[in-house]
Amino acid sequence: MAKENTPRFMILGLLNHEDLSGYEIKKRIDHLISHFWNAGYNQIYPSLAGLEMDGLVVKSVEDSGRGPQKHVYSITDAGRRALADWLVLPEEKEYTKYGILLKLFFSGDLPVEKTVERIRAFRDRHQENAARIRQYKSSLEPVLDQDADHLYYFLTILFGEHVYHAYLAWSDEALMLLETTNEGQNEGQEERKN
Amino acid sequence: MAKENTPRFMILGLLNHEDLSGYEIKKRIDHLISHFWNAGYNQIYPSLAGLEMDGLVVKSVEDSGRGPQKHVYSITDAGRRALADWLVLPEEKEYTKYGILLKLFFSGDLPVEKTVERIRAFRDRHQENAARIRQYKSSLEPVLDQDADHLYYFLTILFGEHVYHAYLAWSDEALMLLETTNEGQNEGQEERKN
DNA sequence: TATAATATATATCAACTTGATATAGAGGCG
DNA sequence: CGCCTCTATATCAAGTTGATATATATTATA
Repeated sequence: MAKENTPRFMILGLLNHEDLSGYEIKKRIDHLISHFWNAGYNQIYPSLAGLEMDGLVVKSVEDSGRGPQKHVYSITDAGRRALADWLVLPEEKEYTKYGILLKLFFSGDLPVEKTVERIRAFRDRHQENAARIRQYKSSLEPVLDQDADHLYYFLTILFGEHVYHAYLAWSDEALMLLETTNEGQNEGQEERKN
Repeated sequence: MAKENTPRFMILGLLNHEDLSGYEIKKRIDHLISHFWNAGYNQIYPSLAGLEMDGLVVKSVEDSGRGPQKHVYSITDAGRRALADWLVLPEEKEYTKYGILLKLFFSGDLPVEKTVERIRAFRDRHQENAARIRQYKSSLEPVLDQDADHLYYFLTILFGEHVYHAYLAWSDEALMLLETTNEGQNEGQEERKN
């Protein structure tokens, strides 16, 4: 991860499509990209300054009406070349961290109910995510052939759909396994799916 | 993430099972935990020092035969309480970053073949991961009822299985979609699944 | 037998990421 | 008029990543 400068290329990718301010870049990232790669102001503003220094973007100051002056950035030809070079690099990695699995791994001494609760909360959270992504998908599907870019956006949504479904399938399987174990140990308990 | 001190609890969780040195902790993490939460020496050694200062672990020095002296750490009663408190905390989050999706998102102007290549490499990599986890699973399945802890370890493996399968299913669907698009644009090209 | 590679073992580094907060003006609401 | 929200730039401490430094002992290669 070190010295890869991913936020820089994320910004170049967005600016390749339209001119934006740091604040607007943050909003684009939150809405479109944060599901698979996030960035905060602390990365955006220094990255913009660095990109400007290297001549990959240029800044123009606008009066925004509200709040402080708006610094709008545009990509340069050098910026487009840098983006193109980065896009064909083969190496890319996944970084995944699952707090629930970490706790589960050490939960051997805990009452089973605690783990059941935890997995249910996980499932509920991702059921919402799955519903949200279903909406994205169905709103994008009709306009898929209108713009070549739509297909690539669609692929990232499709990825989310598969992954959230995997989370849900795992949750159900795990709950089933735990309930079986639980029944074997204390039979009088009435623990049902809600 | 800030001030959560996850590495500390990871270490307590491992020490709750057996006494270990920093080096051995690293190996346990790499083999058992790194699939869903990683930690390096830079986190392990300072964490151990902090845990010792807080009285959650105690150190005893052993002669290792090879290399420098071995500092073996044992969990204390206070450490066990701290671990138990952490284990019942409800909040846990997922942190996922997918470099492939980030590049895909901006790949609208790229030749389709580049994206196809990228997804194939992704699929190949995770086909290996899926195979590896299948081995873990089949070696653990027969001894599931020998130890209560085995079930929890099994659940983390099951999670990996679901997620890798989702990656593979997405890869295949994405490749199909891209090949359909590609054929529509330049028909003479013979690009087949390998 | 020299030497190179590997394994044990502790420790630290620069660069990057996270989550939160500081600062400040404009518009809406009661 | 005060409070909240939105726009907008900017910075912070704490945590994480990936690599490397240091030192010793065993095993493989020449």
